[in-house]
This record gives sequence, structure tokens and C-alpha cells, in this order.
Amino acid sequence: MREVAALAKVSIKTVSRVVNGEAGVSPRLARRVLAASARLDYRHNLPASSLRRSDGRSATIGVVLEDIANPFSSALHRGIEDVALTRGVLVLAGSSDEDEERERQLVSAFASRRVDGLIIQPASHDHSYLITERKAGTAIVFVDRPPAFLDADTVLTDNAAGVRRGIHHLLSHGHRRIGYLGDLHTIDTAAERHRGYVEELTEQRVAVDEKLVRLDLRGIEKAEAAALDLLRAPKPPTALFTGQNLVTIGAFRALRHLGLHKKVALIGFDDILLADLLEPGITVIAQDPAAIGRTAAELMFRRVDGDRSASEHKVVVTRLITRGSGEIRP
Amino acid sequence: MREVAALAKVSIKTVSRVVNGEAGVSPRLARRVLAASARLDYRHNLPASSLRRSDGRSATIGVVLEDIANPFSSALHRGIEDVALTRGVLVLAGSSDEDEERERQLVSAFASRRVDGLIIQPASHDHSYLITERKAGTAIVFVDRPPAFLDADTVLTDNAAGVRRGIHHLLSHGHRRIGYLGDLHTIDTAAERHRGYVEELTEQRVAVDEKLVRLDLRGIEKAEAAALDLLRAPKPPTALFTGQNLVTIGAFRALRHLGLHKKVALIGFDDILLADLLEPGITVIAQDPAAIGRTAAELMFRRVDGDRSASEHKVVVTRLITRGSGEIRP
DNA sequence: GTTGTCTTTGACAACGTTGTCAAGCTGCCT
DNA sequence: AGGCAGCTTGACAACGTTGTCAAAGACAAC
Repeated sequence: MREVAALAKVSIKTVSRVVNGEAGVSPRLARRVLAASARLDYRHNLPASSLRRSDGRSATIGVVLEDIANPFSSALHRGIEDVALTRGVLVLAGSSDEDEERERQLVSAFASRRVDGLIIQPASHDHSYLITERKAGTAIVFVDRPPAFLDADTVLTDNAAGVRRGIHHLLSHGHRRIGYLGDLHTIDTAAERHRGYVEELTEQRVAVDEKLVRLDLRGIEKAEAAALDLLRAPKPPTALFTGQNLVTIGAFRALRHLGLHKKVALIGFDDILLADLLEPGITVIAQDPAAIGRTAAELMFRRVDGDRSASEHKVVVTRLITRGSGEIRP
Repeated sequence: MREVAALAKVSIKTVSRVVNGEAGVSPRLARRVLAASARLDYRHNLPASSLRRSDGRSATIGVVLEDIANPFSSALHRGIEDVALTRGVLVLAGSSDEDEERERQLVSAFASRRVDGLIIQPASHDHSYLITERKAGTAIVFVDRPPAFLDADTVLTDNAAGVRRGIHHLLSHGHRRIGYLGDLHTIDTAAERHRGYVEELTEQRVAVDEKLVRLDLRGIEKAEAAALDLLRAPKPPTALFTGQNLVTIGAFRALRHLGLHKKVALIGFDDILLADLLEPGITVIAQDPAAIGRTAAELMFRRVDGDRSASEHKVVVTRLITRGSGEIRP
């Protein structure tokens, strides 16, 4: 900047004014400054600028996701990016891999880079450590799962209601023995989905048979094994509800393996690419991760802009997509 | 930091030493500083630190991807993250959406945040604009596609060789009329893959029939329409090779629609989640995007560490995964 | 010609940190 | 006792930028 000022024969303050598009610089000088900065390949130094600025904004936000490579997280990420883009804000993202410690490390790394806001898909179960960040003025929004021991904005899917819709669909097709395969019960969404299963059955006066329920299935293989186990039992279920992406794939593999994929009904939570091309197509309760990301980003930027009203809790609805597997009758 | 120094009754320089783990601070003072910074919830300010430091490292890198939500890009992203993590470096990522202008905007936004390095999956066809960044000391690595008008490190998949292996596989199963469906020919990888198709046929003395080739197919729908068209022609192909992810899905849809999915062979470039569960399973030439990401990140960090040797051009090999669709005989 | 107002411009300090360098202290050797 | 090396500590400037404020200039009104 000093060099640009020297070349344009103005003070560095004038260069600063031109760079920031401030009013009150004569067109003649502005042109000289622009020419000089083009000649010297001058690049504005944003970190230095935000160090000096009164508001201290870095025009950067931090996002903690379960895994930036998984389809749900990355669609969410993209939703956030699209909103951030409209404000010239860049997104730092990291994967927690369901590790509480890693979540905290990421937040800490974001904090030392002075991000304006955080969007967190939580892995940990105690977020009181974020009180410091909030005091420092960082906007915080939770997505997909609620925070614990911290009051903050959230954007969640209505998991229980989604599952209930799916279970209702199976019941209305005549099923009474509906198996449930779920992810780690320590993950809030998995617990919620399981709750939806129990609630809908109870409300419809169908007894919950614990032998038909398998929880804590992480990954395709474990889900496949559990499904095989369930389907080979003396009184097997006539339908399966799977509480997560990979669990659905595992269960479908098991059904295929046993030649039951056209006999036993299946509904999965979360849409899967290609689910429509399988035989039968897989009926799913689809979430809208991009919408969750957009909503969270909008909420977060409202806080960045100074909104200090009470925490908001938004719910993004699910959609039942019928493709065949959920419409098989017992 | 000033406040911490005051509370610990030391100079701010001593606080700086403790925060940076520099040797030569007596344990007694170090303990006092640590206690004071814990009490005041002190957070080290990395942008300010790197402003002052002689090397000026921001411990942040920028990544331009085609779309952070697409499976290929996000696996690549994750590979980069895993390497960056080991150095405490954070990753800024953005989607170019195949838009040249957007690519440049992202690079410029990264540059004003003073990233230490850039990893670019290029959308544009002239990268001379990056000479400035390189002069400023930013390490630059290209992934998936080569740069134009710029000499830089690259990590590419051997696209032509991969396709040739697939075509060879089809030929060895007795096919002579092999259709080719490809993505936008302006994308370097798409052009390379098409080249592989032509080369292998030519080398094996099979005439290339232009009526069996459709390029510039962007997205599932267009690919599906083109495949339908091809398969309904007077002398339809007995096998299809699809040059990209979504094109493969579109082609499979078309085959299913015509009831030809167990009669016409299909090999696709890029693996697809669930491809093994379709009927028949889809034979693919699989890339390893996570390996590309890791390799690129390692190359980039070597440059950040001062390696000034000639540009390296790494090639990540493909793998043929047979699942049934590619083994159908005419 | 003087005064007042408005616009343009620049000098200087400050943002939070670290590199440089010198001062102060301890302990050992002569 | 004096000298010296080695360790610990702090004062100060500087990184690239912008907020503050005052000076300089332009112009109109009297």
C-alpha cells in the first residue's frame, strides 16, 4: 500500500479510501491510485484490514460437519456456501468424524482465526465451552442436532415426525411386524428417529417388539449383519424401517442376499442417490440438507448483523418419496 | 494479551513467548501467564500474529472445486483436509460451478485472505492470472485437470488410459459396436477420455463410428435422452461406455427404460455409490479422489516449505471394478 | 478583502502480535 | 574481587491497514 501511494504520489490513507470505495476522493486521484495498484499487482490485505477496523470482521465463517465428504454434510455445506457467497464471505470447514475432541479443536482453530460466525453439526454433548466464543461476539448456529448446555439458534429436521410418517405408511399397507434399524443412540437424531418409531406404533396400538429393534449400527456392514440376523429369526419382520443412509444400504444388501427385496418392505430415512434405479426403488423419508444449510446461514448472518433477539429454532420438514420398496404388502 | 500481561505482572513479550511455546521462560512465570490467560479466556489472534511474523503464514489454504457437494469433489476435499489437519492448517473451499469468472473470484478472495497455498480443480482455460499469486509466494497445485498457460504442479487421473482399459474389456467380451457418451468437451478430462476411446478402438483396428458418439452431455437428463436416441437407432450399439458419473446414471436409466439393461453392456467412468446393488451391478473405471486430494496437499505443503524444484506432474491410477454390466456379451 | 462552509487530503496513532536488541541477574572461573 | 558467559526478561518498533482529526484548498456570500 505504501508503494502504491508512493507511485501514485498520494498518501496511503488516500489509497485506503480508494481500495475501500469510500466517497470523497477526487476522480483524478482515484484514477492514479487505481493505475498504480494495477501496475504493482497490489492485493488488499484483509487480515490486516480487519485487525484495524472497529468491527473486526474477517468475512470468514467456520463450519464443523460430521464429514465434509458425506453426501448429507456436503449438501449442507453447499447450502451454507451459497448464502455466504452473496455477502462475500468465505467458508472454513472441517470434519469432526463424530469425535467430541475434534469438534472442540476445530472450533478453537476457527476462533483463533477470528471467524465472524460458527455453524456446527455437533458431535459433542456439552457445548458450554462455547460460552466464551459467544461472549467474544461470534454468532453460533447449530444444525441437524441440538446443542447441550447452551442456548443457541438451531435448524433441525423433524426427525420423529418423519419417521412416524414412514411407519404410518407401512402400517397402512398392512404391516404389523416392522423392524427398526438405527444408528448410534448417542447421536441425537438417531435417538429422535427411534422415538418416532416407538411413538407411532404405540399410538396406532401396535405392540413394540424389542426383538425387532437394533440400534447402534454404524456403517453398512454392521447394518447388513443386523438385518440378516433379524430376517433369519423365527418370526421375522414383514417390513424394515432404517434410520440412516448407510443403514438403509446395508439392509437392502441383506434383503438382496436373502432374495427378500421384493417381499419385505423397506423405508429408509435420508434419500440416496440412485435409490430410484434399484429394484425395487427404495421408498425414503427425504431430508433437505441444502435447505438446512441455507436457513442456518441466514440465521447466522442475522446474528452477525446484530440481531440479539431470543434463540430461534427452525424445523425443516421431510418428504416421503414412494418408489416401490415401501409399498410392498405383507 | 496486554490484559493477560498485566494480570500476570509480566511484559506482553513474555506472554507472547509462553503462547508460542518458546524456550527460555522460567517455569514460575510461565505458570502465572497460563493461569492469567485461562482466567481471562484469552485467545491467540492468528491473523495479527501472522501479520507480524516474518514468514507471514496464515496456516490456511484455499481450495477451488467444481462443486463442494458433488461426491468426487467432496472426497477430494476430504483428502486435502486430512493432510492439512496434520499441520494444523485449515481449509477454505469454494465451488466454481464450471464458471471461469467464479474461479477467479474465489482465487482473489483467497489471495486477499493471504492463504499459504491454493489447490485448484480448474474451470477456466487461462491461468496466467495466477502468475501474480505465485510471485507473492503462494504455492499452487492443480488437481483433476491441468492448468493452461501456466507451469505448475498437477495431480491428474490417467483418464485416457482408464478409458482404454474399459474399452479393451468390452472388446475382449466380443463387442464391436461400442457407443460413447461424454461430458462437455471443453472440460479437459472429458476430452482426454474421449481420446482414450478413439485410440483404443483405432489400435485394435475397430472403426470409430461417429454415429455412436455423443459428447457435451451435461447432467442425467441429457445423458438419458442421448442414450435413448442411440439405442433406438437402426444399428444400435451392443455396449456403452459413459465418460462421467451422471452420464452413467442417465445411460442406465435409458437401458432400464428400454428393458435393455441385461442385454447391452455398460461401463462407466467414476465409481458410483450403490452401483453394486443395481441389477446388473455397474462395472466402472474407478478414480481415487481422496488419493488425488492427499497427493495434491502433500505436494502443496512441500512448496510451502520452500521446495523450489521443477513442477511435478503426478498421475493417480484408475481401477477397473467388474460388477456385471461390463461383462454382458453381445 | 474577509468570513464561513464544504470538500479533499494527509499525518498520526492504533489494532494484536512478534523480531530485535539490550539490560539485569546468576553463577562460575581466575 | 573482578570478569565473563549464559540465561531470563522487557522496551520498542514494526507488520498493513483504517479511524480520527486537523490542515489546506475551493467557492460563495457579504
